[in-house]
Amino acid sequence: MQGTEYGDEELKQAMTNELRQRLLTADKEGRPLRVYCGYDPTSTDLHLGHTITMRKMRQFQDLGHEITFLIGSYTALVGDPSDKNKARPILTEEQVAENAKTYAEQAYRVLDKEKTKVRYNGEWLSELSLVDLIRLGQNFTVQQFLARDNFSKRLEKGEAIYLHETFYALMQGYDAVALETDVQVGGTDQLFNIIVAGRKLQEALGQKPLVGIITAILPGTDGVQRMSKSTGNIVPINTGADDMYGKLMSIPDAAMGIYMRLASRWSPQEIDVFEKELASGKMHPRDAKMKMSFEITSIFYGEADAASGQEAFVKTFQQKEVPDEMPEYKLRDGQTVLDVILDAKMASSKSEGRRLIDQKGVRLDGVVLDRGDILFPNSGVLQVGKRKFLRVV
RNA sequence: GGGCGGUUACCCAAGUGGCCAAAGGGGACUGACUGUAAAUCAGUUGUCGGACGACUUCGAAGGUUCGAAUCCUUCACCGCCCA
Repeated sequence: MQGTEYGDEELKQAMTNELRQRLLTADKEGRPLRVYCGYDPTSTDLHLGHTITMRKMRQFQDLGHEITFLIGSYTALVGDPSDKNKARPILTEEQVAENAKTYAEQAYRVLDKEKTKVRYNGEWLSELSLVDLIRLGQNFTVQQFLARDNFSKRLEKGEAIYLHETFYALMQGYDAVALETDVQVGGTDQLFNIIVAGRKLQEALGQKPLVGIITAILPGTDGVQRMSKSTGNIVPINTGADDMYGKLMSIPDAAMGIYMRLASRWSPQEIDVFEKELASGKMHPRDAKMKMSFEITSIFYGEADAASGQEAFVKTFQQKEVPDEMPEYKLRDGQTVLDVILDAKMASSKSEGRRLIDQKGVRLDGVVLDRGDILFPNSGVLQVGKRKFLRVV
């Protein structure tokens, strides 16, 4: 129950007890627990926030339980109202299929490929008839939905709540039924979908209601808002060790605690030690963050790559050296500084490039360039801002 | 179906005829400093030109006006209240 967050002590107790019970009965029946967590393929990349629940599943997996990585191919068509205070744009089937492709592969950075089942909820959701759906709906009242935080808030603010959004909970609840779920893992934003919808439908259809494992939500690199692609504060999984390490170093100091708790493999005791040493001034916040970044990066890339990511970071940002590796660019005749910056996509428009030059953000071999309209002076390392490097030859 | 209100840049949001490329906040970016890409401080944040400047933008299309984000018409979408 580490890293869980129910927001309600009684619920947590109930779930803890039920999990214990369920383990016993499964053991008697001589079968593993069926555990799943669903991910809607709304973009192509998984990020660190997704991995919180994946690592929780990995724990079950390591204990010999049966894990299903459920891709919400069908639910993604609806758009979950849970994690937004407004309705999501609806994706087309093509977009969903495209995104789903990359999901499972990325998930194996955390989950054991050999032991993980991958399912798509379109398998069963597409089979439901209208009557089936209506029958599912008979288990719920409108009041139950209106009591939900995110609906009631939108209602108060006078924002739209679409009818189809209420189907989302039903669909997810039906996933739990279709998978005969013992345990479902999800973030606090899924509390309703898991604890209310899933359990209720299972009971209505003659199954034992699942045990919900509810994890806290990881904030993004801004340290405050939930990590999500649309907020632009994500640490992607498929990004490379250098970048992951660097992105982790950019989180505010204040967010270190929750990152350690949710995304590292450290025990609560170890984290306590960190926090005490930080509070007493015994440990430097930078050093703590470096350890944290190394730890999290190595979960995905292994220690060797994490170490080289750390090295690159120290060189570039602490010692302000140029990194060893950077993209190369072949200079063509007649190109101005601005042309190169634009062509190498180091700025998105000429105006932006000019701005960067005005702000003394463009250097060639360490020397600040103050004009963009001149011919590119000589080959060398072009640096735009702090992080973008280009070897111009 | 009827009445009223809304739609502004990446997001939130101000602006109700010229001083509006459009306040403010968030985010992002740059610089300084530092203990890190943290914190803090300063700046930048439509496009194009070296700059004084030009051009496109305020849901869409038309119109009034010397001049429109602001007024009028039509259309689209949304919310609220009533049925």
